[in-house]
Amino acid sequence: MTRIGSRTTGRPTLAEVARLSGVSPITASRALRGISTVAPELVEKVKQAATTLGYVANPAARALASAQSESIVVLIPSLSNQLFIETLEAVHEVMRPRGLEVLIGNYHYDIAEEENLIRNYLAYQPRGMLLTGFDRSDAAKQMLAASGVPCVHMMELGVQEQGMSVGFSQHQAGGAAAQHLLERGCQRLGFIAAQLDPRVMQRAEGFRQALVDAGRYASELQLLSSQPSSIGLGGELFRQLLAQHADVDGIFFCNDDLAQGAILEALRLGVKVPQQVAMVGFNDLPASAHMVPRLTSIRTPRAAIGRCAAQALLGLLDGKRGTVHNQDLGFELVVRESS
Amino acid sequence: MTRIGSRTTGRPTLAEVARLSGVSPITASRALRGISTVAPELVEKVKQAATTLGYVANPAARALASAQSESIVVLIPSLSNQLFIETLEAVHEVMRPRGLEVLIGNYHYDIAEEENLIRNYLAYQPRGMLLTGFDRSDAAKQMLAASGVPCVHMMELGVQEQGMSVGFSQHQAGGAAAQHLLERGCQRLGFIAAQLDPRVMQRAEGFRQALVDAGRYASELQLLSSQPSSIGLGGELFRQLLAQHADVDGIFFCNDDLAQGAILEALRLGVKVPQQVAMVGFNDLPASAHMVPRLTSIRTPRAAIGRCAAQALLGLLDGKRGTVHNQDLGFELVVRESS
DNA sequence: CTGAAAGCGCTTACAG
DNA sequence: CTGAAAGCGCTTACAG
Repeated sequence: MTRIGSRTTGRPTLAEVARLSGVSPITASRALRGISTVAPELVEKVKQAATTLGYVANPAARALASAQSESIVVLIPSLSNQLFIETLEAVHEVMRPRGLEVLIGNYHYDIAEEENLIRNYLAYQPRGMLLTGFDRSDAAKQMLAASGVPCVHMMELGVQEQGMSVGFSQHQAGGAAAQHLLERGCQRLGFIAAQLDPRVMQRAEGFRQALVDAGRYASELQLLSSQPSSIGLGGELFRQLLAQHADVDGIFFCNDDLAQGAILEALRLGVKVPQQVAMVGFNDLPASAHMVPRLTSIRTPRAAIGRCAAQALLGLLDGKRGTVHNQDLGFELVVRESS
Repeated sequence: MTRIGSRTTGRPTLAEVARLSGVSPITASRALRGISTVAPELVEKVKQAATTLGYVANPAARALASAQSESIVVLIPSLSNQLFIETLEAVHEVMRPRGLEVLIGNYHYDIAEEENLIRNYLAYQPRGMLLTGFDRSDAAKQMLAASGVPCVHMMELGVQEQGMSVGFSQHQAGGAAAQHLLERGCQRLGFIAAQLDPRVMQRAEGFRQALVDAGRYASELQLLSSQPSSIGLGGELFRQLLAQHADVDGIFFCNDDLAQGAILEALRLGVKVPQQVAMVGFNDLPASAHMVPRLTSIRTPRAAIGRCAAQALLGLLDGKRGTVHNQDLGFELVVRESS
């Protein structure tokens, strides 16, 4: 059973399928790949032989011969944010039916790690790549460009020269949160953020700008932590902001887990939400609708982003260049009880 | 830039590295793979040439020549349960430094989908496989056995004939939850479960048996739903159980998200936890410690399971057969405020 | 519409 | 300790 030292896999090969169906290996190959130049009756024969033998093509041989694998690579900064899981699942749903393997690379919000992943995955000769945002090392960008592998960027919206992208305006989303809290009559508006990745900072800037425009920006109410975002941290930061600025009456959180932690901490502290402090989260994660009070949040189209980015990439592979270069999928303010 | 129709990748090859360092390709190959028969000075030369050229080995060629890839496959039933994410991350941490690529297959709790994944991934000639539990189709088991690919099972504990496993006793964990609630003086003990995968059912059975032994088993208080587990469903099922059996005074939830939903729903309903109903969750997910009241839960060693299973698999690959065949990593009852 | 030849970029198996 | 030859299982490029 252990094939140590063996050169063969023991699995049926194309040659065997060809022999069984009485055609040449090349015809068998074409038949199995659905290349239309093969006579229908031969296709039938070959397919049947393949089934009989339990033939599954060797991806390594295929990749070596064609200088292309049947895989696409998705690079995401984190697996612990439910957000990206939903994006990944959507990508899978588009790619799997097309017979494309999805290789997942998690770079833990580390630019250097992303660069390494790109170097390694490029060796696999993927058909295409799905990247998160635009913020990466120059070396990474050069490798990608030199490889000629088609890329689509997810989550943020870029400009033409940055390549294709599918996402929404993080900046506008931050502005929408501010607008909503202002309309609710909040005077002293705070912002609590963690992780501080590029998209968080874009939301922060959108929030800030809207407050500046309204003459309500207060820098002392902006609480930024570079730690990973979590429920526990959200509670801590909320307590901290409240201790230092008891007059804060509205807070935008850069991610729902922070807001969930804050809302639970408020419950413990006896702080009334939204009467004393209104709260708005971001992403509308599954738990948010069930908080006490139910959390107002900005719903982001992460599944749609995964789906559309995958389809855009397939479009590139099929040679249909650039239908829409920067696809804006928008966002939605979901008003619940916390604001 | 577009290499459509080209046979080559445009990337540097082993032959070029060999030429630059003045050795044969085979020596270059050995030097780069760290095979000790190569003279140290040659190794140095070759490595330098590789760096100069930016050489990265072509995995497809390597896999084809050696009939083995540098990858291992991990099959998990779900990505939306945080549990498996932590296991995956731990597997990565062990495999990446060894240069092994981790292919992730999510079969969405679907036995047929798992069988397909196994068929497809076996074609990649993985070095080994990490599987979740023991419950799979006969065809899948046969393919695995026929392939000779080393496997380690995660999460559950098996018996010798089932192969290696790393996990804990799901049955005992269910029993421990029951024991704890009994010690707290609960009389009418309920069980709320969803998803109903094999491990959930083992916990259910452990819980049931402990209650039977204590003379406190009440079948009408067992609420099982085959829907996916979620916070929302937890709230619903809790309300339902309470409406039908107002005297329930202790509940074990098969997963923390259900318990979190119930604890939030209790807050809304004005049901005192633990005074009126004590609650115990399972897995101790990150949010649980922050609930109001803080949730008692059974902490499961999912990261350790990933790490140890990965190490056990590496042990198999290195030929160190079966140190421990069934590794029990235990679990821990974390008592907080909800019980 | 079909096929014989060559080759993708490595490693194995065998010599020396 | 090093290397020439062969081959892994496919597909490309070229004929016919």
